Amino acid sequence: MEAQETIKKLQTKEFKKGTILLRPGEYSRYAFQVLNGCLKSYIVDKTGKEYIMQFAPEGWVISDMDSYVNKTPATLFIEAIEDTEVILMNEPFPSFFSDISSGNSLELIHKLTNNIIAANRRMALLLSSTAEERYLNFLDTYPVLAQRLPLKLIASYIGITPEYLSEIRNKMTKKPGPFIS
Amino acid sequence: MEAQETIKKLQTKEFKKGTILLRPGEYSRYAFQVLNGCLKSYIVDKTGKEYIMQFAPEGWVISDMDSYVNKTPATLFIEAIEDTEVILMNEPFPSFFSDISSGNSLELIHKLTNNIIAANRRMALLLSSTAEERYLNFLDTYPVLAQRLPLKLIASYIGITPEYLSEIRNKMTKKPGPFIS
DNA sequence: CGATTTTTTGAATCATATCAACGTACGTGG
DNA sequence: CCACGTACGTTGATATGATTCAAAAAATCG
Repeated sequence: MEAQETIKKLQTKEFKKGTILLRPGEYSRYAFQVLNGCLKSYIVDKTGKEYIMQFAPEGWVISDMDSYVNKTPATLFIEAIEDTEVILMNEPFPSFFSDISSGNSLELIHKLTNNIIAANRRMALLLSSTAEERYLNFLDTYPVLAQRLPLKLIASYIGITPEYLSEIRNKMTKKPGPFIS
Repeated sequence: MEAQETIKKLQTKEFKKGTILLRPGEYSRYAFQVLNGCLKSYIVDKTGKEYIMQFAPEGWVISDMDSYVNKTPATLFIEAIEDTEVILMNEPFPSFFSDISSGNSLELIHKLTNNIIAANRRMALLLSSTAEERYLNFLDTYPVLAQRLPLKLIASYIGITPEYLSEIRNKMTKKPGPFIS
């Protein structure tokens, strides 16, 4: 690496499907920017059930933000659900997102704001909607992921069991929605 | 108002308990910083049920962020649950939070980051916990609000009916937790 | 004090989970 | 290319957490 250079060295890495990149209790050294493939972050409750917090397909960034930013022990798992290539981002937050000194912190602020808005939408959905509504919303919001991910993972993301999602889906094919050619 | 002055004029206002400060469909011109009293933001589903998104007692800021930042129609109600005095903040986001040019955008970034972390905690709780666990978490996280707010509002915040929260509370007094003198 | 709002209680019901069993698809190694 | 093992999806029976509705009791407020 050249001295005096301000060019960031982008460290990339490949993970096989099923690889766990972060576990609860560890100190999260990286945020992961996905180049191709897909990661998920999730928590596991005392009974062993998984709840997916986020999917990160190509272009997305995923991390245990609390652990990463505040240097606290992680509470999330992060795991590859496909063979996945990532950029490891390990500069102190928020420098890797934007160069604060150069005034494009505005861009970061914009991203963070959008993240908050999205989180609030999901919270509202979890608070006020039935399983079926959450599933329909998922299809609507992430049509590509809906194609690509196994039902099981979608169920975990919307907070229901795979069995019940299977039932919902079954019901939907019988009593179909508006037909889109 | 003096020309050339950079001093922000703080516009304050008082609202009686029960006053609605923002309704869905309106364009949110303000974020509200609470000086004393308490506000809530909430959504109402098609059946008329309320789900509280946020409480804002003294010191907190509350808004329909999406509407306020992006100039879209609001989806939230904001309402005074006590007589409440607020600062009306109506400068373009994010200027009122911090003066970007003067380098304390870092402070704003910090606040936004904390907000995201908190939102993620609540999402995890909604996804993975029972009503009782969410109630205990609320007692733990907002002990002061737990004293101050009617049960009904707490129920709405944790996403259950008041009847069921009453039942939970009742059960808890019979089978008490660890005794704190 | 009366009027309104909040909390409690109980019974019936509903949405969703659990468990177990079976069917299907899929990927890998022979 | 087949066969097998493993993961995934479906189905049905039963259980449970939480809602609904109605009504009474308790608290709060003008």
